[in-house]
Amino acid sequence: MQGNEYEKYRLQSVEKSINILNLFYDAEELGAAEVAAKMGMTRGTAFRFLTTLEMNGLLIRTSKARYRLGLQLYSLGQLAYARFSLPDLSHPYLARLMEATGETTFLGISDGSTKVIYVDRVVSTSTLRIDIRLGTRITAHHTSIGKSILAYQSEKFIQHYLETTDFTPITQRTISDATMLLLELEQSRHPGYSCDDEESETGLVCFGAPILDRTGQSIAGISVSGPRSRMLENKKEILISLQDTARAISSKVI
Amino acid sequence: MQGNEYEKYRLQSVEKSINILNLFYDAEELGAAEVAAKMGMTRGTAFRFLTTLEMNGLLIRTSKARYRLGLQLYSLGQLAYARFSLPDLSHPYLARLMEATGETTFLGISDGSTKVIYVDRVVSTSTLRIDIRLGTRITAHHTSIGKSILAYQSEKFIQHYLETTDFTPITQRTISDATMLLLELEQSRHPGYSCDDEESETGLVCFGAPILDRTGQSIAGISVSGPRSRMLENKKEILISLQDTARAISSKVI
DNA sequence: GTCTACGTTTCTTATAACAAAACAATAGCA
DNA sequence: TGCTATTGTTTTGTTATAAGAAACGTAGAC
Repeated sequence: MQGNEYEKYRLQSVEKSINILNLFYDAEELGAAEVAAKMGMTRGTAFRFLTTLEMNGLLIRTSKARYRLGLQLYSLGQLAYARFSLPDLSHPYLARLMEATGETTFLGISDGSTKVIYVDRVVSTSTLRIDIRLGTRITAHHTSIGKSILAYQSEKFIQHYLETTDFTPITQRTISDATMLLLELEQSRHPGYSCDDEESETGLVCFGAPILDRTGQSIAGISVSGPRSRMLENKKEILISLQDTARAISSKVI
Repeated sequence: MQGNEYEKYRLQSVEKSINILNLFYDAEELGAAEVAAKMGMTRGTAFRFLTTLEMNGLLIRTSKARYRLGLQLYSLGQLAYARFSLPDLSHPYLARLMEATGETTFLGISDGSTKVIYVDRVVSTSTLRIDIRLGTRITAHHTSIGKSILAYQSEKFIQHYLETTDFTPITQRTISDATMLLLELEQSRHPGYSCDDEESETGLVCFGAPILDRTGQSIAGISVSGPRSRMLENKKEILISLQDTARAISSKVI
């Protein structure tokens, strides 16, 4: 069910409420007028959504009729995470990969849309090191994990991705159109790893590899991330460890 | 806005969708028929909710048309948590309190309903120690943190609590009616600490104290939890450290 | 093979949700 | 201090929509 046939099942107000929650990715606090503007609603309507979400703990109201994400979301999120076994399973591998490479290692999964969510990480012990807050969502093609996941998705999914994704570049090297991305995915499949060379942040280089289920579909990806100089210097060894680790985790996936 | 006047603002389908998510506290996986039964809907209606929630990443669909919590919730939850500054602020205090007492220490907040959410913890280094998964929600009056928070809430809130809470006992010593709870709250206010003596789990004793904002309202609570023997043996020292810590955190609250 | 339970789909209509608009409260500024 | 602009809150009528009923498809149990 991708995009089209689903339309007939969508409960619009439920979807709007989720979209309102998602507005908080870009804003710490919002009031009814702002939500109304961003959602294309009247203030009255936005007010009802906010009130309903607040009464159920998904938002909290600060002093002056402004809203923030509520801790009910934290509670549900922790539960979702605890029941998602992949991180448990792969953490020891990530830790070993960090030790082998000396660089920070990540586990990311696709949230089904066009983003990748970072769900586990083992931070490098180097003074100069990379770190990203767990739970962070990043547009897939900006990251090596995202590219590795995309590379092993169905043609249909990739098509959908190309149609719905914003290709605004965020650094000078960011992939900025569909052709470029398709080429890059092709290049990820062939050697079995993907690369983010300063495409998400200047100075940052990541190598990624997919976690595949037994059907060969990608369900997640891992990456090694570090400063450009070190990453390129040790590229060969990092790639070997990375791919070994990805295969080892994949083989454990149910 | 407590309970009554709010009725006129509730968006019913939004609220239903949240209630469906909350069903997953008690079940790891649910299908449309189960959701329909628990929610008093038809299967067709439940199916629409599930589909909508799935398409937005709040649920994921497992092989055979059954659903689990999705990692989109994890992502939002981590964001909610990261922006909630109380844990940052109080973590060093919790750590010191653990060192002083040797027992696991917790920070819990009220989610606005009748539950307490555990948002931070420093685990004891003893062999016999207590641990609870972060994000866990427990009915307030089953816990020392909950009692401490309730004790410093408005009369109206407590009344609402008594009306909406289920007093089914979970151990032999659980508070099992309103009179018992009111007495207990009175006893929490007076010495400034609350106690959970095997009321949530046999063998487990917790002492709790409230974090108060400058108006004297409770916004959270901390607790020290350990095996009954040790907790009673060191009661006096634990209570002093606990109350000092609670006051110190309270004084830092904005 | 039959039965049962569940997922999926269509159709229809009661009603929930929304826009519009008025009122209230607040903040900024003269 | 009082005026104005902005935002939050509330009400109302209309319309879009949510959801029941019911049929169909499918899968597993016996």
